Amino acid sequence: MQTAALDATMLALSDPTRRAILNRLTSGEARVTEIAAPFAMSLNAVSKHIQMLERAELVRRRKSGREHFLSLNPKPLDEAAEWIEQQRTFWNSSLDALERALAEHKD
Amino acid sequence: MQTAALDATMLALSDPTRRAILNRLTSGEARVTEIAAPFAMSLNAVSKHIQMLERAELVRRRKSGREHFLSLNPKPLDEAAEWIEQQRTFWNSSLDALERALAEHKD
DNA sequence: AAGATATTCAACCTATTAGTTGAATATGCA
DNA sequence: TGCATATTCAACTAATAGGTTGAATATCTT
Repeated sequence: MQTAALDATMLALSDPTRRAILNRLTSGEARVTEIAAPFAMSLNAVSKHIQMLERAELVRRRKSGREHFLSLNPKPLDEAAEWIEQQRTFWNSSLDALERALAEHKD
Repeated sequence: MQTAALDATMLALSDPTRRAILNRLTSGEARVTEIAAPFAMSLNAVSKHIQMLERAELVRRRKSGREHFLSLNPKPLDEAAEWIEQQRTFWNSSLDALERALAEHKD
């Protein structure tokens, strides 16, 4: 994954409103107004959050008349997961000497 | 994971300099100056990036005299991975009708 | 004590986020 | 046509990010 794409994905995921929007979309596509309803902020604020999610390509937009339907795009999330899993592999394999000794002692 | 902790973790991971620092630390703990060396920015800028990583508790600091040794703390990364994996599970199980039909057709 | 090294703190600048309100645009409906 | 609905655009504010430079603090070395 290009670093800029990962930057945008991680940044999009760093806000609880945006994570809640993604979670909402797991139960299927939804319109902007529907997505905004549960939040204690203006429709415009939610609209901007959606735009950040689009910038990260975590959500896709389909227009039908005046309604815009949003849905999830799993690819950037897959790539974020990949980066994190790669790191976790390294992190686990580079414990310090004491930790390694303890781990070996278990065997 | 508390939302604020996840916020801080994802935000910390949204910057390429900070991801590079984490990557550097997979080969063992390092001092601030050592970490800063490869980057085309001031030591102070790197010091601030390290502070953001500490705020997310992705790195820990151990002081020995005037030197500060940084090391990785895997916990927040584990929790970020957990959130993402949970989402991925839902995302995969909530494909739209067409996609489900296609998936079933494969069986 | 004095000087070098390791690091942070403080102040500043610019760009971006996250929210607001008000206006514009496009579509649907009577 | 005229009005309501769905959504974005534009302008504004306040807070934060990401960088700079210069000064402060703490420690090591001679």
